[in-house]
Amino acid sequence: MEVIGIDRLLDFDHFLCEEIKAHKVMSVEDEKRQRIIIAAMQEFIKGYRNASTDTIVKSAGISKGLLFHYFGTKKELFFFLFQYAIEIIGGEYKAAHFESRDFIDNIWQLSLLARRLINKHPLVYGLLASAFFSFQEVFPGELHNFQNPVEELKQKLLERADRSLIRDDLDPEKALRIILWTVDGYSAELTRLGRQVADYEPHYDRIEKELGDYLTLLRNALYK
Amino acid sequence: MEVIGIDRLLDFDHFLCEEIKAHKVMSVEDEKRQRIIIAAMQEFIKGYRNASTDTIVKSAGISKGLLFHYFGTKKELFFFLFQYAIEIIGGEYKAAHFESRDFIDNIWQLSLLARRLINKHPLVYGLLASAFFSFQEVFPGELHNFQNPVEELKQKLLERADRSLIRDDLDPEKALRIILWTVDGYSAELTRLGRQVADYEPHYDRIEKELGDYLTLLRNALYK
Amino acid sequence: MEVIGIDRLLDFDHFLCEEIKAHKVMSVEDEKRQRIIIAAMQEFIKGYRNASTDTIVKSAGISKGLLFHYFGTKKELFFFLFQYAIEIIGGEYKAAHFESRDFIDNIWQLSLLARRLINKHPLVYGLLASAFFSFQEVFPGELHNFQNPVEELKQKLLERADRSLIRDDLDPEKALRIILWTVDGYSAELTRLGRQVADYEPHYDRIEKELGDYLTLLRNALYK
Amino acid sequence: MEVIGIDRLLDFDHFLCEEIKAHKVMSVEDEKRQRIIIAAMQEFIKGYRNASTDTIVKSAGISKGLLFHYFGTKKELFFFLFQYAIEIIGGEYKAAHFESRDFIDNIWQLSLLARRLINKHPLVYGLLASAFFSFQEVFPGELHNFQNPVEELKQKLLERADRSLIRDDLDPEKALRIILWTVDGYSAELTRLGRQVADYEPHYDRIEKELGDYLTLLRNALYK
DNA sequence: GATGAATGAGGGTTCATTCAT
DNA sequence: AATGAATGAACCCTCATTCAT
Repeated sequence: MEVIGIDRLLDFDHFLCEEIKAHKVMSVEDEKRQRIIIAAMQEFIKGYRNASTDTIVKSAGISKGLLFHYFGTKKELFFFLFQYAIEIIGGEYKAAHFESRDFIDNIWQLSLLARRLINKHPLVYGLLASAFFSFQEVFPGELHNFQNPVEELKQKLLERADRSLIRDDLDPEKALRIILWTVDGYSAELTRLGRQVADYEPHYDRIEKELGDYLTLLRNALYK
Repeated sequence: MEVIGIDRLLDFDHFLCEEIKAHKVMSVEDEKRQRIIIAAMQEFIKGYRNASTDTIVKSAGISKGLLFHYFGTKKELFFFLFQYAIEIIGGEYKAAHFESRDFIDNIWQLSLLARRLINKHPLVYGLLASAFFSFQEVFPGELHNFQNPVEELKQKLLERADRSLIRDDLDPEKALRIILWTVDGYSAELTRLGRQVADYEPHYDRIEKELGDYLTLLRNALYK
Repeated sequence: MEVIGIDRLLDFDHFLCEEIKAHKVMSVEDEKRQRIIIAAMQEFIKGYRNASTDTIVKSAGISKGLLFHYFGTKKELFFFLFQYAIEIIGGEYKAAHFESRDFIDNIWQLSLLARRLINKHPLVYGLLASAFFSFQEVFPGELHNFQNPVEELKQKLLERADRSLIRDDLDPEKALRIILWTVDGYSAELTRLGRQVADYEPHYDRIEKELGDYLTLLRNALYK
Repeated sequence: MEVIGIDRLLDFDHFLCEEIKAHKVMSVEDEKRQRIIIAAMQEFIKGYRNASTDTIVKSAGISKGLLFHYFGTKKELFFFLFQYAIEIIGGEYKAAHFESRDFIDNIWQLSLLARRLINKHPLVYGLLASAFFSFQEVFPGELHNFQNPVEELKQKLLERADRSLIRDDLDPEKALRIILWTVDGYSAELTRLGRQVADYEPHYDRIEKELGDYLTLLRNALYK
């Protein structure tokens, strides 16, 4: 799987919904549009308040006026990027098939996929994570318009999970949640680590193996 | 256990380290110092960027100049408050004794304690939580100067945990982590809920029972 | 008398002076030229500063570039419209014949005519009125380039008025001025009213009668 | 009567209502406050939209921040100045006594007074006139909060006028209106003149005499 | 210590005008 | 002729920080 860093963003336009596709900026010539979106995402990763439209236009190499010609307001730009990120990442997740009904299997596949997507779309994925925080801080009450695709998928997997696999003496709902939280906790740990260790790519194999071990443990402990 | 809302903050000065105690503002007359700290904490709970020094001075009833006389910059004020909160809350945690070496017992006690401390020091605890987020956003890379007392204690409990209680066929390190993440995941869920349900105090009992159930499940699944 | 609202503007091109006729925009195909002029007038009625060239081009269905291709600057566009309105309205006034030399008769006829022209050319007349204000505000000192056709006609009627109709004990120049100012004052009152009462068309008859009463009073008081 | 040009504004603070007196800016040291108010008035005479806060602060010799420290928004500044002008000019008018019930006498006195006040407070009077126009354009619907002191006084004089002085064969209401409009028309003419002839002070005597002649004529024509 | 008036760089936004196509 | 993307100076406003008193 390729890494989509700061270029080739537009190879994923097919994931976008009509609303985003119809946006003024989407009719801009590819290279420039990409420059704008990337510059804006990079800036907004700092958080909404920390992001400066001045920096964005400088980094995108366009004029102040043009940015506002496309987006009207800073807020609209942010919302656009957020929706855009949701759809790119959501599209990737939707493209994946989770045939099994074994929750541990699925959650393991999901983890592998998540890690691949973080590598494939570091910028977009980064914005997605950061934007949910910004939203809470700056636009509380407007978050409901946006659906976190990862959480959505987790929820779906949870619902579809085969409860009969769980030991009879354990509450299956709780057992499943524990599996989920274990993965979440492990990921959070990685994120914390990732912030300090700039490049933890070399550790990937070990990390993946370790998560596998956690899931194996849970399977031994919670499954029949 | 008493509730320490917006007064009586100074009853906990004995928790403070020398560095904080030596701070310029600590020599201010008690009542005024408390007003300043409380006002500042209330404001910073909104997040660093959303906090206005103007609001702080108005709400503390002091002049703009005085605030900067004591703290030099907004950042220094924020760092002071953060350290202050860490030491108050850290002091409380340190005052508690965790005699057992059963990790589940300890983590349960820790949860009970956490909930009591949130009630006792709503302001200080609130700032603590919010400040870790602000830090990440506004001063990335300076967080290492601050030790989250809750995490510290968890770490200690983890280290001291009696591994022999864990089923022999399970990796005890991983099992303990799973217990930890389950509690974390449960708490995060509550926080998410708490943001929506303004006042979830009436649900405390149910919540506590539910967490207990999770831990019981884990005991059944992971312990000998 | 027909109402010339937002179409048929060009039926009055014969009123236009050579300068206007020679203007770049006048060689544009009729229908489009009309769209441009009407859109621009509608917008400038709001006042020069409140008028947006963006709105004009959207409402005229032309491109931004084309507008500036024809008019160079917003100011030139405004001047063009102003002159255009002066000539249309001025043409109408000039087409009227004031045979009498009785000033009161003439001023009464003038009032009737004014009201008919306001109905016939609501847009052009509206712009004319609004533009004189805008000028004062935005281009003070350039107003002398434009002659208000109504004032011009009043002046002419004033000059031609038969002084011998005025009572011998009164200064005829002053008496005539008083007649003029009475009509002006009455009209101003109506305008003030008109701003509040959105549609005072139903009151026309009463209004006309009342003005007649004022003029009768003046005739009784000032004439032999 | 002295001329209050661009200094000595504050000699008239006693005319101000409590609301204005309580305004933040009124506690500024006299000389600076005057500089601010004068600079702002001079700028706003151009009209609200044409006025730039940048120009005001430069001309007042203060920083951008300070202006907004006092007034919050451009609009609030404008409203303040408007109210201020109304109260200064209104105060002057209220200080005058109109004992007679002869409308012509009163309106003559009023004209003399108006002319003196225009000379005494050229800036404040100028703003007052200009502000009523700006209001209509920019804040339609908020004008009702402000009472034009001149119109108010005219209305009062009109109401109190002794109708029995008017010729029995004339409608006294209309006759009085004609007197009013004559003065208004004459003043408007002067204003138009004044705009062109920068300094029409040398003509004052002639002007005053001429208005007197108009009123004498009206007395001859309309009174018993 | 204590005040709060004063600063000014930076923020987001608007809009007449230009210019490559 | 015709387009509309692109410009950038100017706009109003904010706010942490300073400093004379």
